[in-house]
Amino acid sequence: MPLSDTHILIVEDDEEIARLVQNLLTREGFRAETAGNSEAMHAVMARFSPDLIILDLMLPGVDGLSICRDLRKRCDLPILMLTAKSEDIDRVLGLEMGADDYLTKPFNPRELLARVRAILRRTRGETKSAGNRRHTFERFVMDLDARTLQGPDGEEITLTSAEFDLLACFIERPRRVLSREQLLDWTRGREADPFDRTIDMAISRLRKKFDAATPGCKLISTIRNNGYLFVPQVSPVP
Amino acid sequence: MPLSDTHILIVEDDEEIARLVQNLLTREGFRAETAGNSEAMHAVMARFSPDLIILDLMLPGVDGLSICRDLRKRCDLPILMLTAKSEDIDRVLGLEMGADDYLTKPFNPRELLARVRAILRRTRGETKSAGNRRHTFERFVMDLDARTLQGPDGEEITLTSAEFDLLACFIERPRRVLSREQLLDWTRGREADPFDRTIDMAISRLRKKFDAATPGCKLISTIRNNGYLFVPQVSPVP
DNA sequence: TCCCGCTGTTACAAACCGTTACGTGCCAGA
DNA sequence: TCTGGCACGTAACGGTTTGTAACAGCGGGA
Repeated sequence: MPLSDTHILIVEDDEEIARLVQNLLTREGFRAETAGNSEAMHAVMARFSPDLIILDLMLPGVDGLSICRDLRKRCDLPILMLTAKSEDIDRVLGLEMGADDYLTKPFNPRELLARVRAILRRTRGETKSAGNRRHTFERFVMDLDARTLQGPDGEEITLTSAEFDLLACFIERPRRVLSREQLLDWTRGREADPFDRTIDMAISRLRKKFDAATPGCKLISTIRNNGYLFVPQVSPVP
Repeated sequence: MPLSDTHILIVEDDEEIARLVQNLLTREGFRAETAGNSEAMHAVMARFSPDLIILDLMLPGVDGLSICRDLRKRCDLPILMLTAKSEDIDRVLGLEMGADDYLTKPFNPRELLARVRAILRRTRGETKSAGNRRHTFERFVMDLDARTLQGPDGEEITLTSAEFDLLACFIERPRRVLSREQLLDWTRGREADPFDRTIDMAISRLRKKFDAATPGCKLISTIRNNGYLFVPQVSPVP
């Protein structure tokens, strides 16, 4: 992929810094755009589809950490965090929010470039995966396009759309602990109230159907205080 | 791969720093050795086969940059460079000698650990991808991704998530004394109050389940005033 | 309009796990 | 040797989290 096709999105409220970084990257042959806050970021992402996001920790409104966690949940775009003070690194590290790298301001422009290149070098090749939309686990077959699920004996298992969406979340991210907030966001696109039991109910209903198909087989396990985990190994079906 | 099987070689002529980094890494469960110069490094590498090298830029004799270029040519061991002054970063970057990351002294211990983990995560990721970290001890099989434990007779042992997390700490660092503080930090991510008995209870409950599976077999021993030790040998399962 | 299946809410039961309390064993100092 | 204190094991208790039955509202199709 030519450099000029590499899109970098800079999320930074200080216009001067944003401009500086944009120029720097542009001069080096990248395509760079800027956004001053979370909303602008989402707007730009919709049309720009960045390959890398450079994200300031301190932002007005939704702060960088939340954005980072959020992005990390919903896609695996590489993220380079910027922090104003080196003490903040502790916060960033402590929270394990999943940035690929970080840099403290003021930074050396060469260093920024080097880190950007390093991240891109690493992540190239990982994010290719053509969309095979059929998957199998424990002798089940799930077709994400046809939205069907086949049981181990080839029988059709009818899932309601809420159930299907939930299962799809797991299938696309097997063997990862997914929080209720993530699942609610991905399946309904909304925030969780403090006492929201929506996901719990959906899980319960899904489990019941699985148990009817393969009694005693625990496919979804509960991770207390954290969420749920889809246990089986999932592999694509050609 | 258990943490304790991750070998890290520290190439650093300042013995104090070398020792400090070695302790830091060892405390976290890595195996670390040190070498003061290029020759020592090659000698250690022959028997230690490191998974990561932490390399000081300024060394007596053959300097770090040459070593780095040299290593990079002949193998692709990940390298974390240490530099004494931040101006040296320019040299490191300018020469594009291919370190995976770098850090300036004096560094924050947490930052060093974070960078080490990040590098390992990246370089593992290439070989891992199967999402299949399984270990065996005393005819038990523990699957860290599926979060399951199989007893010696192949029976499923259901662990609560607190129990599982605790056992996972031991599995990743077998045959090492782990303090209550470490265990609490790793499993709950919090500090211990002076009279915190949380870990003791978790250990007690875990022991009870082990004893139900293999009566009389002491897998976790108490090290008075220090913590707990997981006795069995742990080996990875293909 | 009615019917019916889907989905969120509520309520209660069960599981989990941190805290407290008490018993036991070990060690140091008398 | 005896004794007091400390570390540890664990039973019991209760707050919190999770599972799920029951119900209600909603919306689509007949």
